Amino acid sequence: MSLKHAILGLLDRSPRTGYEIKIFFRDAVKNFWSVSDGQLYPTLRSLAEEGWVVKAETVQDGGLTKHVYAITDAGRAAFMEWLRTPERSIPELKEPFLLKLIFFDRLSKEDALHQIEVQIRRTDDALEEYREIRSAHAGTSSFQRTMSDLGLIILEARRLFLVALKDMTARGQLSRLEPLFSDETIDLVKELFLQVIESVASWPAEPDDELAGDLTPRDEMNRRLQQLLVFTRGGSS
Amino acid sequence: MSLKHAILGLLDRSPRTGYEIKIFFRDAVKNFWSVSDGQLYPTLRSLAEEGWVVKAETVQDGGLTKHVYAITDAGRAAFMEWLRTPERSIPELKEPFLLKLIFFDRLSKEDALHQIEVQIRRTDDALEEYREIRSAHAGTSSFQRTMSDLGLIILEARRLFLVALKDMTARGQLSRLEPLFSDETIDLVKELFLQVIESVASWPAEPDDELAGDLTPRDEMNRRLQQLLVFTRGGSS
DNA sequence: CTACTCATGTAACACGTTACATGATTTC
DNA sequence: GAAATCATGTAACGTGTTACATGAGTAG
Repeated sequence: MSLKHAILGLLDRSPRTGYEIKIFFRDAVKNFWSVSDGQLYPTLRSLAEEGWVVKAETVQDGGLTKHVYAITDAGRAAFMEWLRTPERSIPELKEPFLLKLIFFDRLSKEDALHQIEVQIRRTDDALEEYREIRSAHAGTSSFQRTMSDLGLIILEARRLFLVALKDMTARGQLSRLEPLFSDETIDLVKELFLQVIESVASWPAEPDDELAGDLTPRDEMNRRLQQLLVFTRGGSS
Repeated sequence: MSLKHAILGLLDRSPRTGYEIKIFFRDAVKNFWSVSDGQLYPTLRSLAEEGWVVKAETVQDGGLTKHVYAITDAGRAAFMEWLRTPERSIPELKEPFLLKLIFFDRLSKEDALHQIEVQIRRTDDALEEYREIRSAHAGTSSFQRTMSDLGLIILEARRLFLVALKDMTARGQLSRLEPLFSDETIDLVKELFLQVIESVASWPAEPDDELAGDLTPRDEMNRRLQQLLVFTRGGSS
C-alpha cells in the first residue's frame, strides 16, 4: 500500500501529527494524491497496530489534543524496502470522461461540444493550480518539485487532445476515417520532445556559476525553440 | 458509477453476454479501463436487480451456458441521463511512482536511475500497445478511436518528463534550484501544440474527395513541422 | 456571535482486486 | 492428453469516499 509507506517516509523526516500529515497531502501533493480524513486516521491506527509507528506524545495545547506520531525501526525498514522496490506498472487512463466518450455518437453535436468544453475548462483550472505549485516551489530543489513539471506537460498534452477533438466534432469530421493526429504528427511531436531532451542533456555536467551571465544551454534551447515558432508562424500559408 | 452505465451503453447497442462485455473491456478499452471477472458479474447482477437489464436468454450452446443480457427502458433512461451529464472533474495524477519520487533523495543515484529506467521501459511498452490499437482501428471512425490519440500524446509527454528526469538525476543537477523545464520551455511546447491545433482547425469544413491527391492542410502542417525539425537540427551549436 | 481553522476520529458504503471454484470446448 | 479459451460466478480482502460526530481556538 503506497499511502502507508508515504506516511512512513514523512515520519522518517520528522515526527508529526495526523493533522500535519493531512496538510502535507492537501497542499504539497495537491493534484497528485489527495487523502481524506476518513482514510488518514484509520491508516495511522493501522500503522501503529503493525508496529511501524508509535504515538510518541499527546500534547494538550490549550485544550486541543494533539497526537504526535514517530516512526519505529521496523517502520523505517518497511519504508526503505518499499522505496527501493521499482514500480513495475504504469496506471491506466481510467477517466470517466473517456468511458463516456465511447458513446458520444449518441449525443447531439451541441451536447458533445459542451461536454468537451467543460473538460477543457477543468484542464485549464488544473494547469493554473500546477503553475501555482511551480511558483510556490521556485528556488527550491527536489525530486518532489519536478512532479509539477510532469503535471504541466501532461495537462498541456491533454489540452491539445481536447481542443483538437472539439474542433473535429464541431466540423463533424470524425467520420472522415482519419485519426485526430496523423502518425506523422505524432512522430514529429515526438521528435520535438527529443530535441528538448537533447538540450537538457547538453547542459554542462559541472555547474559553472562564473558563466551565469552568459547564454546557458537552456537559454540556447529556448532561443532555438523561439526562432522555430517565428519560422512556422511566418511560413503560414 | 461509470462502469454500470458503460455496460448499459454496450447493451443499448445490442444484447450480449457477460463474456462478450468482458472481451470488450479486455480488447477495445485496453489500457483505459480494465474490468475483472470479480467485478463484472456482480455488476451485471446488480444491474438486473435495479431493473436496468434483463437476462433475455439462456442458451445451452453445446453444454456451455450463456446468459444474454438486454437493456430495459429504465436502463436506457439511466444510460442517457448519465451520458448527458458532463464530467465536472479531471482525475489526479495518482501514480504510486510519483509518491515514491518524493523520497528519491533517500536513494543512491544508481537505485534512482534504475527505477526511472524501469518507468521509461513501461512507458515504451504502453506506447507500443497504443500504436497497435491505432493500427487495429485504422480506417474506422468514432469518438472511441480518438482515445488512442490521447494515449499516445500523454505517454509521449510522460516519456519526455522521465528522460529529462533521468538525465538531471544522472548529472546530479536536481540541486541546481531550477525546474526540469523552464517556464519558457513549457510556454514554447504549449505554443507548438497551439500550432498543431491551428493546423487541425484549418482543415476544410467540407471534405473534398476530389482534391485527395493534393496537399491537404494536414500534409501542410506536417511539412511545416518537418522543416522546423531540420531547422533546429541544422541550427545546433 | 458566527464562521472558519485546528484537531481527531467513526460508520456505512462504494469500488475494485485476487484468489478460488466449476466445467465445457477447442487447439496443439 | 495437455493447455488454452469459452463461460460463469463467489468470498475475502484492500482501498477510498461521504457523512457524521465532537470540541476547542481564533478572526471578523
